Amino acid sequence: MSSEEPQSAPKDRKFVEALARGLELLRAFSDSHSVLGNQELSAITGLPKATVSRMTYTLKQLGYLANDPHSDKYRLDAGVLALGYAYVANVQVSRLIQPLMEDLAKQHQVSVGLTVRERLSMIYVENCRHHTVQSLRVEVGASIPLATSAAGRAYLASLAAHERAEFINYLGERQTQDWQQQVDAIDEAAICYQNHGYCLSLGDWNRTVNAVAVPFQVQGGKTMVLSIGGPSYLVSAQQIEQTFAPQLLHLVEEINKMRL
Amino acid sequence: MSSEEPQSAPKDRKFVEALARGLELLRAFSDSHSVLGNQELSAITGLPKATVSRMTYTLKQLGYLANDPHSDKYRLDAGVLALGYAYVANVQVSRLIQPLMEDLAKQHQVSVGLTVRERLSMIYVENCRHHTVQSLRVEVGASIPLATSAAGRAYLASLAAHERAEFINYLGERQTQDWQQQVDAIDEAAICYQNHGYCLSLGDWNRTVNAVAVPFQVQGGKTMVLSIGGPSYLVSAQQIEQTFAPQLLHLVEEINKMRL
DNA sequence: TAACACAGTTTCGCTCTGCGGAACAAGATT
DNA sequence: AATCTTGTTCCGCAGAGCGAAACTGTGTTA
Repeated sequence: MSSEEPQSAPKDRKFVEALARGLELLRAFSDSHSVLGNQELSAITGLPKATVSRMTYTLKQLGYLANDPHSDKYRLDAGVLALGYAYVANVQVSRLIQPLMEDLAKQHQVSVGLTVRERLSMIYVENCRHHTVQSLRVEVGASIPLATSAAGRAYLASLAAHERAEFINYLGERQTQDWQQQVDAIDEAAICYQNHGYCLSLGDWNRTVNAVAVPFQVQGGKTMVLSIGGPSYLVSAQQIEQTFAPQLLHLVEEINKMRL
Repeated sequence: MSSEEPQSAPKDRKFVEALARGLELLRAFSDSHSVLGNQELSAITGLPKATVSRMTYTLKQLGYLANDPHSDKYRLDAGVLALGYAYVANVQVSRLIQPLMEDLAKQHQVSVGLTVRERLSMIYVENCRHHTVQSLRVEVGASIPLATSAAGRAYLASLAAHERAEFINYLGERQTQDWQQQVDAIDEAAICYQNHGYCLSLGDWNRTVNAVAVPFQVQGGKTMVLSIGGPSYLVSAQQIEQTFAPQLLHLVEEINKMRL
């Protein structure tokens, strides 16, 4: 797994620990943790409060953190946007297939998403949705879980069995309720992928969302995932398999022809 | 200016230099510099190549950089997206006014943008545009210049005169052709803002784009800017002032009523 | 084929940076 | 007034991060 921690002994002299710590501190913020104080940041990151104080001071100076006007805590600042944009602006496949994704989203009341793996999640690089689809308001940058989402299962299914086992092992360390059921679903998805070329998530990630996903590779071996999802009251499981799965497979075929 | 460099003498012991250096290295990447090697990164950041090598090694380990499959260089990885998303997801005013922005964009063939200052640019936090407007394909995270864009001029106009002078000074250090003309335009925009409450950019940022912008403050004193722009062959200067400026002022009035 | 150029990595001695426990400060609470 | 909580600063220390130099690998040139 490419984002693995450096070796713990001996110390990796090429690894810049202070940089890693500062970035981890930024990652403590999320859509559900918008405002954090030094105590909270210390608890989340495990860093001593003096270290946290120096990190927050530095990040504030650089425009990545700002003081929250309502409290003595911090929130992210706009500097982080510049980083994300430079990434999105250069995802070639995204730019090329977005019109096709838009078309699919407009024809049906669905969302069409393009994701890549980031740590133990799938992160949205592009998302096109029908204007009526509001329950799936996920935006570029949002993450969904590897184990329960169609996209995550598709990613895992694309791996060699031993690599998939390694991920399942990591994910299992963060054991949630019904973990074994999730493992079973991941295994089923891998079989479905082998037989049909796609993976499903029917009310697993979000109780009211059905989705199908197909992984594909761009040049250099990077795996991306295309998915279609919609609210289950509009998009039945049967429709997912009979209408959207073939369209997704066709779209991936088009992408593969582009030789990206 | 909140993103100013720390004092050069004596050294600021609270400032974490290694973190700052690593983040600056990430900022070397942009929509026009998608792939960079160590030599290029060394040139852009001014860091010795051994330092660059350690930074790129660390950022790669953490999922913020990846090797480009076509060369021995680097490109940004998806980890940077997670940072930007956590910011966008928590901009309260953005969420509240996006429907109003969408309405405005749909009624006319324009883009309606929400920006904040980030370093010496205005960065898009939200952008809604009519589906026909393709010449202004700027996305969340994209930056536009302070001196020539309506949004930048609106930001500068909202400052006290001495603060504006400080920015002009900084900008002037990066002297471009016709800098004095740009300063004159900034001054004119400040006067326009004083008299009318809005600023203009008519073919200044982009030769074929006319725009109007209005600054406003959210709680805590943060200045944001709303703007409307469109291709000059569709949106005349007269229309900008007679149709869109009043609508923008009205929209800002609505925002001010929300007390954000 | 050997020499050279270039880009990237690694070494290594050094310095000063980043560290974290402790002390301090400020505000809130009891 | 005493105590608690959160955040900042101090300060002595150790080793992290530094950058010049050496090394490595690849491509180019004579």
